[in-house]
Amino acid sequence: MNRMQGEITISELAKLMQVSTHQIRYFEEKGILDPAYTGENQYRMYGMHEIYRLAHILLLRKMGLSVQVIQECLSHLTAEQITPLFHQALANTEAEIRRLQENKHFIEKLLVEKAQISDIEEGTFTIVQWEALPLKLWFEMQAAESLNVQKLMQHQGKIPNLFEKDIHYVYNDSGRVGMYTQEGQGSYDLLLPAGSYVKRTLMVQNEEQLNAHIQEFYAHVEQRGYMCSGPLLMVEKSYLSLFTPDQLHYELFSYLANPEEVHV
DNA sequence: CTTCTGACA
DNA sequence: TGTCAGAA
Repeated sequence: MNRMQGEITISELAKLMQVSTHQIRYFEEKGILDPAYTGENQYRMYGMHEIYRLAHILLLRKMGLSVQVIQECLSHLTAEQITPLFHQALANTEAEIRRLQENKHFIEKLLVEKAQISDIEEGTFTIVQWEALPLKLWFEMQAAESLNVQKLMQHQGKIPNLFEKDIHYVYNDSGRVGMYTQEGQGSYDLLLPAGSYVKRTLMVQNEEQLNAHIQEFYAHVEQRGYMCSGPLLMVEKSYLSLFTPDQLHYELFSYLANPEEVHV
C-alpha cells in the first residue's frame, strides 16, 4: 500500500544486482548510493534511479576504481576528466591478464613435468638432444658452497618468481659455479651448445645424497667411455617437490662429444 | 519474516 | 567482506 511507484527493498535490490545487502549499505555509508526514501520501519526503498546508479557503481568498481574515486566520478567529474581513469583501468586489467597467463603457463608446465616424473624411472641415464640453450646469469659462487639463505638475500629481486623457475647450476673448471635461469629475451650470458647430452634425473633429501649422486654421475660417464667435455650442468626444479614432499628434484647434464659411439 | 545498526574477524 | 546479535 505504501509502494508509490514500485520501489523495492534492499534485499530485492541486492538479488537483482547480484550483490550483498551489506555492500549496498556500505555504498550508502560512503555516500555514493542513497535510497529513494526510507519508509516507516526505517526500511530503505529503491527505485529505478537507484538501480541505474548502483549499476554504474558496480561497473566502475569492476574496473578497479576505489570507492573514493567512484564518488568523484559520479558527482564532480566531467567526461574529459573520467576518460584517463578508464585508460588506467584498461592498462590495469591488461596487466592482470598477463599475470593470469603466466599463472596458467606455470600450472601447465607443472602438469607436464609431473607426467615426466611418472614416466622416467628414477636413476636412469639417458642421452638427450638439445637445441642451443641460452642462459641468463643470476650470480656466481664457489663450487663448494650451496644455495643458502644469505645468498638468496644478497641476490633477491633479480629473478621474479624464482621458485617457479628451473635453476641452472653450471660448474666450470675454475672451481666456481654460475647460477643461471632460462631467460628467453634474446640476451644471454651463457650459451650451452646444441648437441647430445648425458642426462640423469634424481631425487634427494639432502645435500650429502646430492653430492653422492654427482660422484656417481662422473663415475658412470667414465665407466661407459663417454667423452664428456664442458661444464657439468645441474638443473634444480624446486616446484616439483609439490608432488613429492621432502624430495628435491635435480637433473644432471654433461655434453657428450661422441654420441655415435654410445650404445644404450 | 525482514531489515537496521553496530561490532567483529 | 561476511557474519552475528539484539532490537524494531
